[in-house]
Order: sequence, then C-alpha cells, then structure tokens
Amino acid sequence: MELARTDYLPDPALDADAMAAMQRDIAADAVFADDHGLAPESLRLDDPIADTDPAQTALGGDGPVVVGVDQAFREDEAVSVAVALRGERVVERAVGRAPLEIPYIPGLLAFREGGAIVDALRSLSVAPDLLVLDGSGRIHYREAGIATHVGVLFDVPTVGVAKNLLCGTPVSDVEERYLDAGERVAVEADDEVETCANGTTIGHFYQSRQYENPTRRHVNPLVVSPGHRVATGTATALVAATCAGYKLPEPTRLADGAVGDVTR
DNA sequence: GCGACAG
DNA sequence: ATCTTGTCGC
Repeated sequence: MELARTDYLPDPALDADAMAAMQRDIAADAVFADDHGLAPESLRLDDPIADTDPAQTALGGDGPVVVGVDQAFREDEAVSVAVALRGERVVERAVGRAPLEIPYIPGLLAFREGGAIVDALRSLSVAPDLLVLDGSGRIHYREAGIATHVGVLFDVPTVGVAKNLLCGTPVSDVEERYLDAGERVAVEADDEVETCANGTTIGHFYQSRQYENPTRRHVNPLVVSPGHRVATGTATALVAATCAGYKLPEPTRLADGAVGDVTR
C-alpha cells in the first residue's frame, strides 16, 4: 500500500514533545465516523450462513479484505507481520522490520513499533478494506494511538484491539463482574484524555469469549477503539464479526502466530 | 510529590 | 513485549 502522509512517519528520533504535537495533528485529521462501506455481516466468520449464502460467494473473489497486524521483538529490532484475509482465506502475508531505538513509553507506542508496521504495510499489494492493529486507537491521551496513527498514515480504515486499558473510564466497573460473551461496556474520555470532552465514548470493552463458569476460570475482555474512518460503535461490531471462537479476532490471531515463527 | 501507564 | 513447563479446567 501507498503512504498518504509521509509527514506523519513515526520518527523515533523526535523528542517526546514533538511526538505529542504530531499526535494532536493526527487526531485532528482522524475521522471517527464510518467511511468504509463495510457491513459487519460481510465479515462474519463464525456465522454458518456465511458459508452457504450465495450473497457471500463474493468472498471468494472480491469480498472485503481485512488485515491483521502484530509485532514481536528481538535483541534490537521490531518485526511486524501483516496477514490479509478475504473471508477465512489468507490471501497475502507481509513482513516488516525496523531497529528498536526507543523504549516503550505509554502513549508513544507508535514511535517504537510504527517503523516496522509501515515497512510491512508498504510491501502489501492487496488493498485492505480494514486494518486491525494491536493496541489502542482513539483510547489514547490525545486520541492518536497506534491504530489511529497507522490509519491516517495510509488513509485506510483501522481499529485498535488491546488487551489492557490505556486510559479512559468504563461506564460500569468491568472488574466487578465477569462479562458474558458478546457483552460490551463503553469507555468514556476522562481528564486523562486531553483532546475531547469528558464523557465522550472513545471505545469499548468487548467480551469476545467467556467460559461457562467465570468464577473458576475466566477470559479478560478486549479493549476495542476506532483508529480512523470507523465510528466507535462500529469498531466493536467489526471486531466482533471477525472473532471465530477465540479471544482475539482472527486477523490478529493469525498475525500473532505468524510473527511467532518469523521471530523464532 | 504520588499515582497511572497500549506493547 | 519478553524470560518459560507443567497444569488446571472446560
């Protein structure tokens, strides 16, 4: 794919203030509204009807392409793998690398891992209808998490899927009760989010999977937020549609496994 | 000064 | 994220 904004390339050499300033610009350019023409049902992987419905036959040829991206690390380099899926079929895989030049700093993740992601995505030949990134999008101090950053860089629809909450406040205490599969709890902006009004919904906790008796053994919910060109509520619906029985959405799960063997 | 903090 | 085997539970 082609970069849309070379001026937003995540340069690790910038100082923290310049990085934050760039994120405010990125957030201003980001679109937290649906601009993708994707219907969540068109991505459904766990729906039996999707395999036999004639309307879904297009998945074999020109159906929507969802790309999962994940990173792994070695001594001093970050490796990123992008796995492109059309339906449940892997249509392409791309690998990217970049030297690790700065430590992990909450809020500045894109400047540590972004280089490898850009390297991988630039070599991807299929045009993704949606990119699923590991980490936050709008759930970020400046509404410019790694999913938003990458989305604006390529001007492609993106969503962020994290395993932990970076900032924001859930409308109901997720820690108090185990969520059932399919449940979602909105996450609102609070004082930690400096670019939008408190109370704005910036993402959701989404329980993709749960055990029958959560008391004895339970699964933690995913933290989903829109990256670019996707509305907050839609982000969770799209992620839910790409989950196929496991905690992580299929694109992410496959990219996760792929980075594994590339790294080992 | 103290607490919070994606991967 | 990463260092790491078995083990408990569904």
